[in-house]
Amino acid sequence: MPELPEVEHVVRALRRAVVGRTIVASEIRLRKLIGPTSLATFKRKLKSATINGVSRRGKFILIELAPGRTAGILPAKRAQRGPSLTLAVHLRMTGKFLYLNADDELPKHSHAIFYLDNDRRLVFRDQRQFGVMKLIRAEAISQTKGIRELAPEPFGDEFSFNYLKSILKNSRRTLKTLLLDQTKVLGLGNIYASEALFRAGINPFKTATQLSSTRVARLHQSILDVLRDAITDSSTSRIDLEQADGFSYGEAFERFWQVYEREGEPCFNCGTKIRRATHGGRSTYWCPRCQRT
DNA sequence: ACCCTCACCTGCACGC
DNA sequence: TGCGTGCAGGTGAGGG
Repeated sequence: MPELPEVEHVVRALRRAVVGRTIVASEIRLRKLIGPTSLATFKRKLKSATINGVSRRGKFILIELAPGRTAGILPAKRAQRGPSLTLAVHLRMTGKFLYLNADDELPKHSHAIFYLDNDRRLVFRDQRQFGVMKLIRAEAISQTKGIRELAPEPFGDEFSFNYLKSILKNSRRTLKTLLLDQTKVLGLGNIYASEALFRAGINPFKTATQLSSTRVARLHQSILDVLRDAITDSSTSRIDLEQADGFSYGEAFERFWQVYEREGEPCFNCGTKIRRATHGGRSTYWCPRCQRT
C-alpha cells in the first residue's frame, strides 16, 4: 500500500493515538504475520508493555515498547523489566492500522488485535496478508535483517548528490527499477518512482549508469521534492485510524499524481498522452515527450 | 555482487 | 450471471 510519505503519516497518527498506552493483551489471528516467533512468547513479551514512542526506518514502522514488570517465577526473585523492545511492522501492500472503540465491529482481515488500557483496540488488518511484524530488542534494530540493508534515509545528510551518483554509476539496471530498490534509494515505491522521474524529465527506461551529472542532480532533487510534497500535501485527515479503511488513496492523491494512473490522459506539462508500460512486472507511467531521453 | 523471475494473497474491474 | 484474465501502493527467496 504505502510508500514512505504514507508510512510517515501512519507513524504520526499512531503517535497521536497510542503513545503512553499500555498493552493489556494481544491476539494474533494470522500465524504467519509474526514469522517464526512463537505465539506464546510474542504475547508474553507484549503483555503489560507500554508504548513509549513510534518512529520509522524506511517503510518500517517502529513501535517502541517498555516491557511491563514480569513477576518473578520464583517468589524470591524480584519482579523486573526486560530489555526495551521494538515492534517493527511493515505494511507491504495492504497493511493498515485501526484504532477501534470497544464496541466497534472488527473488520474483515483483522490479523492482530492489541487491547489497550483505555478499553480501545489497536488493530492491524491486511487484505493481502503480505504485511509482517517482528519483535526486536531495541538496540538490535539496525542489525536486523531487512532493516540493516536499507539505503540511507532520504531526508538525512547521507542521501546526497554524491551518494546517488555513486549508486547510479555502479548499476546497469534501468532507473525505474533501481529507484524501487530500497537498498539503493529509500522511500520511493511504484507511484513516486514514476512521479520523481517525470519531475526530473528523465526516461524511466534509461540505464542508470548513463545519466549525466546534471541529470543526477535533477533526479536527486526530484526524489526529495516528490517525497516532501507528498508528505506536506497529505492532509493528515486522510490517514484516519478510526475509519475501517484506515487509509486509502483518495481524490487528493489523484490530483497530486502527474503521471501515475494517467495512461492516455494529457501531460499537464505538454499535453502529450501519458504512456504506460509493464516493466519488471509493474506499471510504469511516463510522458513520451517530457521524458524522451 | 548483481539482477531477474517468481511467489506470497485477496479482491476488483474487465471482456466474453 | 459466471468465469477467466490481469492488475493492485512491496518485498524476499532462489537461481543464473
